[in-house]
Amino acid sequence: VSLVARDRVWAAAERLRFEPNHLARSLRRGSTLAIGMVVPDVAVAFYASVLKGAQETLTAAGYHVLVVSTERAADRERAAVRTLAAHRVDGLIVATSGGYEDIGVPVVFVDNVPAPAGPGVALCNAEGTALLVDHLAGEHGHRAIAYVGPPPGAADGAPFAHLVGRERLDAFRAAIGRAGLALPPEYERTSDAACSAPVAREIAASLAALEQPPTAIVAGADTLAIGVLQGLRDSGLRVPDDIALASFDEPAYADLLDPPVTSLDRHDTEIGRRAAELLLGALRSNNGAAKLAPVQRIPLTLRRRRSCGCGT
Amino acid sequence: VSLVARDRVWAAAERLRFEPNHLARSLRRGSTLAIGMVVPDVAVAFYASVLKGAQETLTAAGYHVLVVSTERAADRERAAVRTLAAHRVDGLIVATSGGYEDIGVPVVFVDNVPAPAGPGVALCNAEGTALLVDHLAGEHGHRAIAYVGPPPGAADGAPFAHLVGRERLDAFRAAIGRAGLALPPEYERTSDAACSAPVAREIAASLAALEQPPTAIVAGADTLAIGVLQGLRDSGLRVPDDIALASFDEPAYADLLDPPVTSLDRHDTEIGRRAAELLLGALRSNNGAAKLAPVQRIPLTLRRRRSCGCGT
DNA sequence: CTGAAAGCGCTTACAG
DNA sequence: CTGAAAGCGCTTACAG
Repeated sequence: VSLVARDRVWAAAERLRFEPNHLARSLRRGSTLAIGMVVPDVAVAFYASVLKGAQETLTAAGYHVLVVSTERAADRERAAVRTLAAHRVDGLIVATSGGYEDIGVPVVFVDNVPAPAGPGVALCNAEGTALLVDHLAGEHGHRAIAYVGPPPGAADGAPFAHLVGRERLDAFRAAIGRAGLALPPEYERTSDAACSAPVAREIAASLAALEQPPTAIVAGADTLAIGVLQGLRDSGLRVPDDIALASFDEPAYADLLDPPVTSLDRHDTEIGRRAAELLLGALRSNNGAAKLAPVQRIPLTLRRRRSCGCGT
Repeated sequence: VSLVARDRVWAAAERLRFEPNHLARSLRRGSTLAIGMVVPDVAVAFYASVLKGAQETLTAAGYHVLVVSTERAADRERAAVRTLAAHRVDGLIVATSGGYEDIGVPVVFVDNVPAPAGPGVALCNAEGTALLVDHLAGEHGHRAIAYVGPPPGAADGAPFAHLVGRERLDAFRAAIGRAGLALPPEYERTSDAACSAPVAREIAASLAALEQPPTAIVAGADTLAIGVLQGLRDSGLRVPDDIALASFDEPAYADLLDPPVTSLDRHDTEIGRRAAELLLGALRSNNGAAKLAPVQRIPLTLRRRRSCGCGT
C-alpha cells in the first residue's frame, strides 16, 4: 500500500468517524474489556460513590463498566449476574444482596464480603461500631444504649447476605459488654433487609414508647439514622437533649441536618477505587493468586456532631 | 435428533449453566440490546433516580444499560459517547453536559434538552421557577429576591450546555418583572457549570455582605441550595427569619434539614421511565418519526416547608 | 515484511 | 421440516 493511499484511508476514517467494532474484537480476542458492577441501589449515596470511584479507575485502565442496580433482591442479583455472564464481562465488582453465583470470572466484593468467596473491600464494621458505643458511653456517660441496625441473617435463603449486619450487631453487643452495660432484648432491633427509613422510623417510635426508653441510639446505617430521626421527632423527643443518636454511616449533608448527625466517615470513593485495583490485579495476573488475597478493611473516622450531645 | 437426545442436551446445558454468547449474537443480528446512558454525575441524587427509572423500564424490555458518569465535562462526555458507539449500543439516553455528538443511533435527552437534537424529557423549568418566585413574593411579601442558579451559557464551547440554566434564569427575570419587583444585577448570580455547593456557599456569603442584602433567595438547583444554606450559616444569618430560601430541586431529606427546605417535587424516577419509553418507541418504529416528537415536560409541585417562612 | 486465510459463536437464508 | 453453509467484523497465526 502506498503511503499516499494509507493517508487517504486514515483521513476518510477520521472524516466518517469510524469506530472499530468492539463486539467483533471482543468475540475474537475473548475479552470484552467490560466489567460488571452489581449494587443494591444506585440511588443510595454510598453505592453511587463506590461506583464513581471504581469507574474512574477502570476507565483509566481501558475498561468500561456495566452497572446493574438490584433493589436488594437476591433473585434480581442472580439474574443480573447471569446477564453479565452472557455479555462476557471480564470481571465483576459486587456489593451482594445474596444472589451472587460464580460465573467463572474474577470477582471482587465490596461492603458485604462473603468469607469464602474471594477478595474484597469491606469496612471495619467491628471497630466502627465500637467507636460509636465507646463515644456514647465513655464521653457522654450513656448507660441505656439501643441499637437499630441491618438484619444479621440471610435474606430469602441467600447464603451470603448481610454479613455487614452480622458484624455490626456482634460488635455492638461486644462493645456494650466491654462497657459493662446491660442490654435488654428490646434495645436490640434490626430493620428490614433494605434498611428502609420508614421501618427505622417505626422502630424508633416504639423505642421511645418503652417504659424505660434508651437514652441513646446507635443506628447501623445512614438510611436507618434518617428514619430514627423522623421517628424520634414523631414521638416529640428532642435530639440530643432527650435522646442521643450516633450513626454508622454518614448521611448526605450530615452537618446540615437538624441536628447534625454524629457518624463515621467512610471514604466511599476510596472503596470503589480499591476494589477496582484489586480486580485489575486479578485480571492481569490471572493465576488465581488474587483468590487468596485477604479482605481489605477500610478504617473509619468518628465525626463528632451535635446528635450525640457534643457541643451542646 | 431424537427427543431423548434433545432432552439430554437441555439438561446438560442447564447443568453447565450455559449462557449463549451475547457478543456473537449481537454481531450477527446487528443489535446489541444495549442502551448507553450518559449522566453528569451518578452520585447526584437526581441523576441516580433518573437512572433507576430508566433501567427499570429498559431491563423489563430486555435491554441492558451501560452507564457512564462524565463529571460534567464536555470532553469526557464526547469520549463516553464514542466508546458507547464502539460498543454498538442500540440507543442513548443523555443528560448532556455539552459534549454529545451524533453516532447514528436514536437518542433521548433528559434534563438538558438541546432544541434541535431530538426527543427528550425535561422539567417545566419556567413554570417551576415562577412557582418559587410567586410564592416568596406573593405569599410572603418579599420584594428583594436574589437568584443563585446554574450558568445560562455554554461551557467550553459546547453548543447545548446549560439550557436548564438559561430557562431558569430567564424565568426568574420574567417572574420578578411580573411581580413588579426590582432586580439589581448583584441579585442575579450564577454558579460554576457543576453547580457545586462550595461555589454557592461563597455566593451566599457575598449576598449576605451586600449593603442591601436580599430578604429571600431562590436556588436554581439542590446542590446550590445546600451551599446557600451553608453560606448563610457562615454569615450568622438565620433561615427563614433573616433571609428566606426556596430551591428549585428537592435536596435529599429536605424535611430533615435545618430548616426544612421549600422546594419543587420533581418525580425523578418518572423522568427516567418516560425517557426509556420514548427511546423504546423510537427503537421499535425506527422510521425517524421519533425525531419529530416534541419534548415532554414534567410538571413540578411546590413543597412548602420552613425555609421560605411557611409555618413559622 | 506483506497479504490471504481461518476462526471467535452465533443467526439466517438457502439447499436438500 | 432438517441440516449444512455463509457471514457479522474483527484478530492472529501462517504462508509467501
